[in-house]
Amino acid sequence: MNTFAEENYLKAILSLSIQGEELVSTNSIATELNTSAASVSDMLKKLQEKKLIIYKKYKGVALNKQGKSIAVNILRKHRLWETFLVKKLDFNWDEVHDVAEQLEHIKSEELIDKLDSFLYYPKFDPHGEVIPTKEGTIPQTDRVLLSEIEENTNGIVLGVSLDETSFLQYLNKLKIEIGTEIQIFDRIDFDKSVNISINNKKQNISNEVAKHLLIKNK
Amino acid sequence: MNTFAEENYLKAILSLSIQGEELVSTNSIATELNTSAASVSDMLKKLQEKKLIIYKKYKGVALNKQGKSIAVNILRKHRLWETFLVKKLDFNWDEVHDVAEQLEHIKSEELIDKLDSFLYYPKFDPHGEVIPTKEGTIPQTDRVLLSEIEENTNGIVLGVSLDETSFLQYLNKLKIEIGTEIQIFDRIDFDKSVNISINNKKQNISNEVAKHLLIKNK
DNA sequence: AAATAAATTTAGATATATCTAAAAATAAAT
DNA sequence: ATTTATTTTTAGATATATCTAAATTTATTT
Repeated sequence: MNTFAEENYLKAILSLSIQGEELVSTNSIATELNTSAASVSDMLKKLQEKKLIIYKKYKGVALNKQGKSIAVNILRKHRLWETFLVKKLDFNWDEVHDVAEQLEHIKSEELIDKLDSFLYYPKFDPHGEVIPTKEGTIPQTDRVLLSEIEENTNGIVLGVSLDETSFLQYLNKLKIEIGTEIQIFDRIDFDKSVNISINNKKQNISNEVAKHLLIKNK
Repeated sequence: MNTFAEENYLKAILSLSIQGEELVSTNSIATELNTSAASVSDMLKKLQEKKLIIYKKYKGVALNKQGKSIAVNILRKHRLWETFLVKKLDFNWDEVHDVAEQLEHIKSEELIDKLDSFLYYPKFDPHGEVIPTKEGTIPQTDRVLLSEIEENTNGIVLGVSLDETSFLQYLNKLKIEIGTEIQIFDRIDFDKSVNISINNKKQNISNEVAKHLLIKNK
């Protein structure tokens, strides 16, 4: 059985891997978890002893099979709990992250099975993110980040890849939610911001925001 | 904010107080929490520094106002979660304790408010135990323990005061559940066991079991 | 290629929560 | 009222998870 701290490290490594780092650096984990690089080094040593990661000093870290399985399972629990909080308890999608961060560490496979069933086996969480299966796979979807989308196309917002209150509240302000149709015009070279329109209203979206918007090309 | 361990100590002290110890002893806490008396002494010192208990060395401990408020709130959360697990997720009443022990430590007042509403503000948990109010009071009910009930009377099982799998499974075997009507005949002096009948079937109930059965006198 | 900068690890501390063994205080028995 | 037994506390260790500061390794510049 793993501690909360260990689980959070595994989850952070998974998250950074998905975001593109094949070899995850100590510093990026420290940033992700709001802790010091020294603490990360300490923990990586421990996770290696527990045979959950592949870690080469000064080089970086990756999850091994068992570590990935644990991390994906926590992600599954996190997203199922978020779904529960929004669908059943009437939380807003921008309020659920912190509570789900706690709930994801509850240990009971039966609990998650029953929760999954209670929610009618949802495939996506309230942010549009795919929910990993019980078997530990993350179903792939054909989404593109707004920051990387082709210019002069249309699309639908399928989800967000960041679960931070300030970000989600900003989206509310922009009137961007899951299912919103958008037209993409062009990308500015200088700051990589994107010009789009929502309901015929033109807007400029910063790269920082565009990086976390998942779009389905129409 | 308190740690899980601190919360568990406060809960244990509350539980033992309710069971009748006005001054709770170090040893009884150790037994309740399956730990050593030394650990309990250590923790009591800490809880006193945090001003959550009234502790006199070698004499015993009691909750002060703030400590009681925290402990009652954990009890409320525990019982609400158990209700959720049984009513919504189809757990059996003898399966929910361990998961609720984890869930009770989740920190979010809003979560509990919404859970309470989602469950239609239940007054009793699946074991028949009263759920403390949001304001921190434990509503009193006119129940008597089977171990202390008057002889030659009738009663209804209102609940149990112990949430242990082996105990609840034994009750299932005895066909005792909440709402079961029983006739009480007499109590044996020697072992304090009680002779009762359920559906006209005579049975002898040990004091150990009778101590945890809450009965409403008819 | 040497010097500088950045990233990472180690060393040494601190805080929490636990333990065993020994000491001290209280309760029970003779 | 002593002695004995029980309960409780303290002392000293261990394990987890964190930190700051110093040392080391790797990357980047000049």
